[in-house]
Order: sequence, then C-alpha cells, then structure tokens
Amino acid sequence: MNNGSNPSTSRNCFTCQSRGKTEWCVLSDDELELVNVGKTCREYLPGETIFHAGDPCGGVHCIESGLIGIRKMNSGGDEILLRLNHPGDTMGYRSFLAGDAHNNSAEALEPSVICSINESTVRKLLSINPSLGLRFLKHAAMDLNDAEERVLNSATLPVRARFAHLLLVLRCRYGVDGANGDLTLELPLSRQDMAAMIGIRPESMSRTIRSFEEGNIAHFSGRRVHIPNLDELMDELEVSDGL
Amino acid sequence: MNNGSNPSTSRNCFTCQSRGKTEWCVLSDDELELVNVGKTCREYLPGETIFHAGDPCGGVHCIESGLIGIRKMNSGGDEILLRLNHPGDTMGYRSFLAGDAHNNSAEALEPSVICSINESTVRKLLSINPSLGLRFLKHAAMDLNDAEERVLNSATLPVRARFAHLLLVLRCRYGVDGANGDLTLELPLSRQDMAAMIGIRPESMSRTIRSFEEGNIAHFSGRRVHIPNLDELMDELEVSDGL
DNA sequence: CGCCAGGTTGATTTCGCTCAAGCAATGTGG
DNA sequence: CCACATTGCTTGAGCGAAATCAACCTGGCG
Repeated sequence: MNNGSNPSTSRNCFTCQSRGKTEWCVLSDDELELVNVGKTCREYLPGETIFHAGDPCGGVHCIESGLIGIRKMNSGGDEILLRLNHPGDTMGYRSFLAGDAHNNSAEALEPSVICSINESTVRKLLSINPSLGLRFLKHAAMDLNDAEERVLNSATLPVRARFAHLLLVLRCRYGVDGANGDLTLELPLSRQDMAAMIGIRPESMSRTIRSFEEGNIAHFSGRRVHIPNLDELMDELEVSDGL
Repeated sequence: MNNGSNPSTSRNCFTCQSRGKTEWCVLSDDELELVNVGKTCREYLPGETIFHAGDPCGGVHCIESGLIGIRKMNSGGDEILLRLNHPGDTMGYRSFLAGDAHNNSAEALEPSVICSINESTVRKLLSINPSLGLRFLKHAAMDLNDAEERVLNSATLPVRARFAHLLLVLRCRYGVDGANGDLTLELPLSRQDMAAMIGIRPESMSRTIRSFEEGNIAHFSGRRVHIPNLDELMDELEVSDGL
C-alpha cells in the first residue's frame, strides 16, 4: 500500500514546476517557505485514493503532477465523477474552509504526486496574506460556474449533447487540432469514467460512442479519438429545436 | 416598469433588519457607512428581473426583503431554477469577482427590496477588510456544495426522490412541524417553478404531485402542502436498492 | 364577456436503464 | 505453458420513466 510513498524532502515548492499555476503563487518567499516545511508529499498510483468522502479534512492537497478524479456518491451507491483536477490545482480547500469533513473523494487516475499542507500552516497563511483567500475565492467562483452549468446540462440536454460537451472540454487539455477543422484527442479517462462524468451507465456510453461512429462524428480506437469535422460535433451540443 | 422604484435614502444599512444575516456583518461602522452611501435600493414586484444573464456586472446586489429566484437558461431555451435567495443573501458576487458578465438571471418571486452596491465600493471594502472576502469564500463554498449535490441528484435520482428532496429543503424555511411527525408547508413557488427547480416539465410535476397524493405521502391544495408522515417522505429520498 | 396563463389529464413516443450474455486483454497460480 | 479468473468494454432484448403532443379546465383580468 505504501509502495508509492516518497520522503517529503524530495519535493520543493520553490522548484515545483506547477508553482506558477497554483493559488500559492501569490506567496512571498518567506511564506512559501512555511508551505515548504509544513507539507508532506506522496506519490499515488492509478486507482489509489487521496481522501474519501467523510474523512476528516486536516488541510489541503496540492497536485504537483498527475491527474486526479473527484468523485461523489449518493446514498444508493451511484457514483459520478464531478471533475478532473490537474497539476497546480488545490483540492479540499472547500471542506477545509467550511470546517467540514470531505464531501467528495479524490482518486488518482494517473500516477500522481500530491503535496498535503497541514491545517495550521494554511490557517496561518490565510491570516497573514489575504490575497491567498481571494485567490481561493476566485477559484471557488469558477468551480461554482462549472457546477451550475452541469446542473443545467444534465437536467436539459440529452446524452449525445452531454458527451459532445465533454469531448469539447477535454479538447482544451488533451486535444490536438488538425489542419482542416479536424481534431485528435487522447482521452485521459476510461469509458466508465467518461460515463460517470456525464452521469450515465457504461452501457449507454458504449451506445453513444457507437452512434457517434455511425454518424461519422467521431472515431474511437482505445483512448484515441479522431473527430473529422469539429463543426459536426458542435452541432450535437444544442438540442435541435426549431426556433 | 419603474413603478416599484424607491429613493435610496429610504433604506439604511445600519437599521436593516437583515444585517445580521449578511456577509456584511463583519464590517465596522465606518466601513458600513461606505456601503450605505455607495448603494442604491429599489423595490421589485413579482416577475420583475433584477439582472439578466449577459448583463454587465457592475457591483453586487443585497436582498433586504422578499424572495429572488436565480434562473439559468441553455442555448435551446430550456430554463431551470438554480436556487432561491432570501433576505440577507448577496447576489452576483461571483460574476463580480470573476470580472465576468452575469451568468444567470435573477427574478423577484415575491415583492422584494434589493440594495445594489457599486463596483468601486465593493473593491474598496474587499481590500480594507480581508474578512469580507473570507465570508464570501465561505458562502461560495456552500453554494458549491449545493450545486455538486444537485449534479449528483439530478443524474442519479428519479423525479419522485428529487421532489421529496425539494420539499424537505423548503421545510427549513417554509415548513411548520406538527405534533405527530406531520408537517405543513406554504410553498413559495408555483408548480412550474418547482418543476424548474428539479429540472422536469410542468406536466411531470403535476403527475408527481398526484402520485404523492395517491400514495398519501403529501396533500396539496394550492400552495399549501400537508405531509401526514414525515418518515414516508424521507423514504422517497433514496432509490430503493436491495443492498 | 372573451382572453390568457397556469395547471391538469390522457395518449403516445422515446430515451436511457436494467438485465443478461459475450468478448478481448490481462493477470495468476499450478 | 496452460487453465482459469478478472476486468473493461460491447451488444442485444425488453422495460419503464419522463418527455412530447394535444386537449381541456380553471380563475383572474382587461
């Protein structure tokens, strides 16, 4: 279980490649040194859990590298994938600030290095550098936008549109635009996880993929996707409504 | 259109009955005076719009009294009701902080008095009193929790469970618990708006209500609801799954 | 009075789920 | 190295919940 662990000393915030992208970039050198000594780091293999829903929230977690999926489960055991978190993202700040236990669980989807910053360090930083709080506020505002968008989409859009939407979101980070309006992307997710992202069953995911193949909208081979005409994918976004 | 407007001078933050419940309660008297002079107030009648999605966001809006519905529409014209906002709630802070136009629209559901605080005043306050930002952060964190919960629920729960959930949420503010585990509530929403809250069509709302009537779970007459046995309503929350 | 918006009801359709089976790739233990 | 389980994915058949389409009813209001 602990085979992936790594001594904390091997990671340094000052040389962290993700530093520029984090909320922590507003910190002075002195403040960053606080983070540096107050953190512990660990590597997680795909499938390993960083925290579970219900776990006490003893600080925040910063992703140095890898890919993390944030999952949420209801009382019936159904699970969805709320979002993906990438290097530079800080996880668990919301539960931390609310003083709650974790509401969601976080699982490594790729080999990942996570730095955990303990509670007292974060509290101290928030009090001495107010702009850190504002950065988190901005981040929360963006997450909230996303979440509201998804409430709307999952309530009003059919599966095809939601899937097209997902592909277009993944495009930003995992897509390579071709010369003639085509697009290639290398999915970071399994089929089941894509299904969990748009709130459907794996079987429905399969069928939707097949339907996209048959409509010549996208071609899937393993985790590689080729979209011959981006416009046609865009057409799937809106439910055709004769207005 | 302007028949509900009221001179700004008639409203005073220091005597505002909602003051204790707002994010602004962390302000000193001097700071509150800034709000007092930097705000304009107006009364809105039911159906009137405070702001539309896409409108430039020139500050934040604080509810002194009444009830506001936050709506979001997709490109196909389908609309959902994201949440209700009550006296003391501040609206539009998210778009304000992100520097975006409004993402959602806000509509009065009851006669309401809204105080609008202009951009420069809010910026000044955020810079001189960091705890104001933290209050907003906490609020955003709670909204985010709600939104994520709703993503999960609308993806995994059937309509009956979502409606039961809605009734239980409304219970906090509009319900009166009876002596024998029963409950009476006075809905603040029309049927259509309840439908919009759980992302279904009005027809489905009607049928769900009738089904609750037939199952003796709740009795509806106009906007008054009587729930004879709260436990039976609770049973609807979870999808019965033989685990 | 006639109009209209909100609400209810019925008939029908459709989309996505459930249940079940099968298949390919991978791993494991004898 | 083979026999066997496991896991992720796909496919098919049938079902059921909610949407759609259409009609109608009600109360409020010009």
